[in-house]
Amino acid sequence: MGTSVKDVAALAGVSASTVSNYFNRPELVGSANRKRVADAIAELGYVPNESARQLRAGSSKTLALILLDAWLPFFSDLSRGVEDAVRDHGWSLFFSNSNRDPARELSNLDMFEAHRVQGLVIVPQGLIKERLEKLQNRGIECVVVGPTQDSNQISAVTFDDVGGGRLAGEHLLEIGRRRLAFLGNPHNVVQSADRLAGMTQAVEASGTDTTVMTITVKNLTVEDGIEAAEQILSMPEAERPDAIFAANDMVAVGALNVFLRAGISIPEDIAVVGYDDVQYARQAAVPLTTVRQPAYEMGRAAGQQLLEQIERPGNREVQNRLFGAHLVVRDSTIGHVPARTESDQTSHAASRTFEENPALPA
Amino acid sequence: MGTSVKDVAALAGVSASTVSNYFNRPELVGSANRKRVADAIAELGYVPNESARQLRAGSSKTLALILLDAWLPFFSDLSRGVEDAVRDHGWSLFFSNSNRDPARELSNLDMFEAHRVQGLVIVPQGLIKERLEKLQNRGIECVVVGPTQDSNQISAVTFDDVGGGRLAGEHLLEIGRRRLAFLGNPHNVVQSADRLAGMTQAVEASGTDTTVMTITVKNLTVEDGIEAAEQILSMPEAERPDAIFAANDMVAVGALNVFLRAGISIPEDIAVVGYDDVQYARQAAVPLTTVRQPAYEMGRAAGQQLLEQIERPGNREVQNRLFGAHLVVRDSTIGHVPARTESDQTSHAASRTFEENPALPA
DNA sequence: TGACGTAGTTGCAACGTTACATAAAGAGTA
DNA sequence: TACTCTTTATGTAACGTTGCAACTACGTCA
Repeated sequence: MGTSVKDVAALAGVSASTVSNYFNRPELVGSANRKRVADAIAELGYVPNESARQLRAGSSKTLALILLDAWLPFFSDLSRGVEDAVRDHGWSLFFSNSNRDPARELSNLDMFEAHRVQGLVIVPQGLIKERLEKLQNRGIECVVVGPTQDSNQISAVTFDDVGGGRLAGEHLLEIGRRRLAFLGNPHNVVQSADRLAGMTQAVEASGTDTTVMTITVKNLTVEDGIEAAEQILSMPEAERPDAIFAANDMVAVGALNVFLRAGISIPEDIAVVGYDDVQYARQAAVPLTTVRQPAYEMGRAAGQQLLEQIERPGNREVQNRLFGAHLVVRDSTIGHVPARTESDQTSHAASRTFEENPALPA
Repeated sequence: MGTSVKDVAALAGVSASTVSNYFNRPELVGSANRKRVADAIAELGYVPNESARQLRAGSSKTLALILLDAWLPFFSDLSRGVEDAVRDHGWSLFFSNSNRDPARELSNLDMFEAHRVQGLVIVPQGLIKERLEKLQNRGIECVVVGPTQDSNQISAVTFDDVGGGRLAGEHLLEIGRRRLAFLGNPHNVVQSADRLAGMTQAVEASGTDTTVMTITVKNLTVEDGIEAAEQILSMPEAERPDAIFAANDMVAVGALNVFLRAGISIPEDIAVVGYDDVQYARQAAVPLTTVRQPAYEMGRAAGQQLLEQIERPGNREVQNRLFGAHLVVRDSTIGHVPARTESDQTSHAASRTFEENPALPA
């Protein structure tokens, strides 16, 4: 059954300590024994028991990532970022998703605490500030991606959602739209509320006579976008919005497809703006204007922040890394892209880019 | 730092054994002590050290899932199926993805072996038959999803890809198409080869004068579908196919969007058939006819199979569960759905369903 | 020659948990 | 009273690993 260090030692004709040294301080092992141990390991197919090592060492190079909805493209990109950031430094990463279920989120936290991971990145669902602070006090470092949970003890990677909403609003106003609709769940999700607030700010600042209606969707899936679009189509034509701003690209794509099938011209009749700039935005039937949220980079930043915290214990310096919003203009708001601007590309300022022929791969 | 069973025991005024019994054989603990222990646990926020338990017990209720491409919708559905199957029985599940990189696949296997998981479900990339058989001999049960790796030692959950390809081919022939194109990577991936083989069989059986061309795509992403479609558009009009069969829905959706933007009518000019029937197929700009592969159910089946193997050790009965193909007809091949048929719904026969107004949510 | 240094090797204890054997305290019975 | 039986509690050893102190062997140098 379990081949252990002793079996390897016996076969190689050395002591268990030497086998351990072979792994942990190879410079202490003479070349003859080094070879013998290597051969024995290969012959037995020995793989060290991580539990025992962890028990002895008190810790292991293991981190965890808890996502809201692993199957949304945004989170896939995010997780790749985290993974890449920590893999380079030799850490193992365990995934899990809370499936937007607060109970599951807590049980995943328990599981990872039982496994004594050294740190975790979490995209939180519930209000778990206390739980996370307790974890940190027990030596499990945490980094939150998303709203900061009002803790001054936990590092976070956040995005300027108000700025993103404002960019979207300004853009729609600029192309002459005056009946705006927001598709999201601003009552339950802080991010949605911020995006809506940003758009509303833009409207107020414009001094124009512009209305903003809100259509509540549940989960930010394509399905929800379809439902919302049908709700819009069922309105008398005079009351329909001339532009929608969706809380993410999935909702936007769903709505877009319904509009197209109903014979509505995009963007002439209804302009559509999404959020996130996931792959599907660029690849939609009408390429989507959207607020770019750099999921991969945010994941990388979270992973790096986590490693920094782990590697300097005692240093309780809380970082709060803010990513800036950036608008990517495509055909769903400006049918024929008019001109190109060299825009501000720094990630900390709200900015804008035009993409021509965006359906083509780069 | 680490609160242990001893701290709890000290606070509760009992021995460490009693605390252990509290968790593992509560019927042995008297009600007075039971309460005292419970209080102490709550006060200290004690969470048992899984590594130590695992070291002592020799195993833990932990399983692993290794995916090819966690961010493809098909795999998301699959993983939810596995997760649901094992969660009900109290098992923890660790995810990881190999990102279609054979080296990463192997390193993930090492990691899970080091953590002494009791079993794993894997969607394999490389030819890792030997590695998996070795794992089984060391007591880590394996279930493969996908081609059986020609092992008579490892259980598998497979799908009738030849049958799926045949269904697609028959359907396209039936609606009068005679210039078929297959979009996939049949040279590298067994599944793609089988799907193409199935379509070719259908063509040969039909006795019609029908051509089948193959356009090779790399990774089965939307991006690859876009590239392939552009390749088709660059062909002289007379040489273009009048139908395409894509190796998965992502490729089909990418191609579909390019065609639409180029002013090509779907399905009049080019009929499109996808594979998998993921969410996006139904939600595409033109809802997609596709071969349904029940990802969620296949994941569940794999999870259940794994649990069965673990729970009856010694029983080396290898199961090979085959899922049957099923065609879902939507607008991308028949613009106006003509009729409804009550078709064979069993999962083990190739069959067909018509969906009317498929863009609407159920 | 003896003291010292260095490279290589090893025995031992400990990490936190749990299964098992054993003990203690009543409770019931003859 | 002496015994058995039951219920509840505890001491001990072991799981596989590794850091440390201790030890050996072999040079080197005064």
